[in-house]
Amino acid sequence: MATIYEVAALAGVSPATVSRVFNDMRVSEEKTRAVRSAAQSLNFTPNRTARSLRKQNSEVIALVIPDIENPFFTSLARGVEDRAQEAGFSVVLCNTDESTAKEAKYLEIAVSENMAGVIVAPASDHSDLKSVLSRGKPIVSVDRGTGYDIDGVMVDNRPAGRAAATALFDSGYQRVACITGPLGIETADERTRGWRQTATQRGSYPIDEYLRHANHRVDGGRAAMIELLSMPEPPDAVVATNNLMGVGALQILSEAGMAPPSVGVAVIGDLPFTTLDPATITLVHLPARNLGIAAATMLIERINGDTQPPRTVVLRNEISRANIPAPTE
Amino acid sequence: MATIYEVAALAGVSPATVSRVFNDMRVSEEKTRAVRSAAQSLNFTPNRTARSLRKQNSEVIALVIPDIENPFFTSLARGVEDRAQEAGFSVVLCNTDESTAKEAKYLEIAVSENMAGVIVAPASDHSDLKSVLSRGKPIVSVDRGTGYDIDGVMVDNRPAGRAAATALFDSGYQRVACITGPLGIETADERTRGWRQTATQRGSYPIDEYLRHANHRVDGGRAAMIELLSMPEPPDAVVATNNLMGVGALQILSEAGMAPPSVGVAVIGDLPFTTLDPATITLVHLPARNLGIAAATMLIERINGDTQPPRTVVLRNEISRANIPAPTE
DNA sequence: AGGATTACAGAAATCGATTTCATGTGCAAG
DNA sequence: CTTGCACATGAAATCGATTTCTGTAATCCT
Repeated sequence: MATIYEVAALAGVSPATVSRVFNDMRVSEEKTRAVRSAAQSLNFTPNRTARSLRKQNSEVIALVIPDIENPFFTSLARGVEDRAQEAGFSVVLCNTDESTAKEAKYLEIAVSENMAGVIVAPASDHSDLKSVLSRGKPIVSVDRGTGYDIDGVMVDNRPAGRAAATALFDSGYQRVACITGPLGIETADERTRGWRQTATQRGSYPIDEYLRHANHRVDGGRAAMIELLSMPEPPDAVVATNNLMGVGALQILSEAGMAPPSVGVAVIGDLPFTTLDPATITLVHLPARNLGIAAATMLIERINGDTQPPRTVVLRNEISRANIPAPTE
Repeated sequence: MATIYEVAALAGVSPATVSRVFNDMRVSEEKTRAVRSAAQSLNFTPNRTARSLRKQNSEVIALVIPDIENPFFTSLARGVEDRAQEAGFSVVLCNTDESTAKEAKYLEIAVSENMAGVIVAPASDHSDLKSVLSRGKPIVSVDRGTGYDIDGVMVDNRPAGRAAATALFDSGYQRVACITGPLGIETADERTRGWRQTATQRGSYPIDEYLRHANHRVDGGRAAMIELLSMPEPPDAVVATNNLMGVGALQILSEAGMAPPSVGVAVIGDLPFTTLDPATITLVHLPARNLGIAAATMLIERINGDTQPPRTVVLRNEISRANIPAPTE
């Protein structure tokens, strides 16, 4: 592992000059050539740790997400990456598994590794961002809010919940249940609120008995759907507040021979890896990739010195309605 | 951002002593307390960049994968993470988007950031690992081979291809096509070879006309399936050599009203987010998570100083056959 | 009791880059 | 012909930790 000193020695110049060559500062034609060829022959690349220690920053941004196995977050990650690449940054992805402890650890690493900035999809609404904020590191939250006054990129969750429920009622379903995520996760809470608003207006059934909390994964959706089906008066339609729980619910319904439209299903989020007929199911699409792009854009502006007050960007989502009506009873 | 010097000053000791406290070396009870309380009140955490520069390593391992949007790789990533966590390492994930250029860049970063080691699922069979190897950094390849003599964890690809094709012939299908990945990707090539072996034995049709190369993603599977269906004599069954292309093929078949079993489908890989009836489709399960666990285990052994000659571990995969026979013509 | 060992702690060197400061050279302005 | 300034360059300081080296005091052994 060649160092700058060895390159300097071989090229017959001082280390400072080598550094200057690699940082595009003024160095004579002649020495530049000498340095480059020396570096070439020693296979030298600057040690980023040393550089980062001295410059107090790096060209890496951390993306902290709660569930790497969820296509929503991987798609978001792609957005972040694409934008970051353009601007010359690399992205490292940290998976917190919905644990605020792991999250705190990764944030801690991000600052103490002098990363340029952090994009976080918080594990909960009481995530601890102090370690990052107290160092003044640029940070942007995506998807979920934080309780701190920082930049954020969100989707309009409550309207999404309303839209999902409304579509089902419009199709003629009567008892629209809801499978939502754990309490304390803003996106889930807001979408649920949207569902409840609509259900209260349009339904005449004990609404909150048809609400189930699950774990935001496929197995959670399955368990919740099973519970709902075992009710004395089961729902005839269901809203799933995220993609994976939607998959779980659909799996149970398919296995029970009750696939849509015999039971109505609306999912908030996309189902990129299913083979379902889009006409049988209502999807409230979430612009995951754009979320990533927007977050990365804001973060990079901050890294480049933007100091305007924190902003929150809210992205719209788009619904694709099932166009098959509920079976009439 | 408090430094070790400020802590030392506040605690009335030397920086060396502070360092010793934080590295569990012998320090008197009394000074230990002083240091800890000083650190507490200054909100001190050691700067990892400085530490890593001095110690010439870090507790971070890099996981370099070609497609973060593919559930196979995210599942693999989970395996790596779980194992790494246990051993006190953090994992950063780098997405190469199947590009050897991006891959080389991330590998470069990994070494020059003094990471503890690298797990790589190579973007191609001519990936350039020299930057890592020349520094003697521990490295393990997963899923795909590299052409270098290093540790690796693979699945038995050719048998997987054979099993998939065999299952379809056994179900009574006659013309079993194959949708495979780009040339130069070992897993794809080997699985294709397995399919070809079986097809040559059991089929009587111009086999290689029923082979399609696609891009390992859903759209690739779709395009290839469309091509196959437009042949003068379309196949009555198809093997997809990875999960996403399988999804694409299934989507096209569903849209065309030819979903299994009317056309037989075998997929090498898992389909965690589908709602398909497992009885209608043959799956050759790949132990993605175990691949990750095995790779991380080997890497950590190397990091801890294991110097035995490079090993290759081959994991078995398990088939779940469709139990619905082909429609008789 | 005296030499050997051990435990503890500080001073200073070190990791590999960047950056400040100082120096020497050449050229233009006065 | 000076004075002054821009420019290229090297020496040395710096980033924040770890680690070696050294010294002192306490403990152990015969």
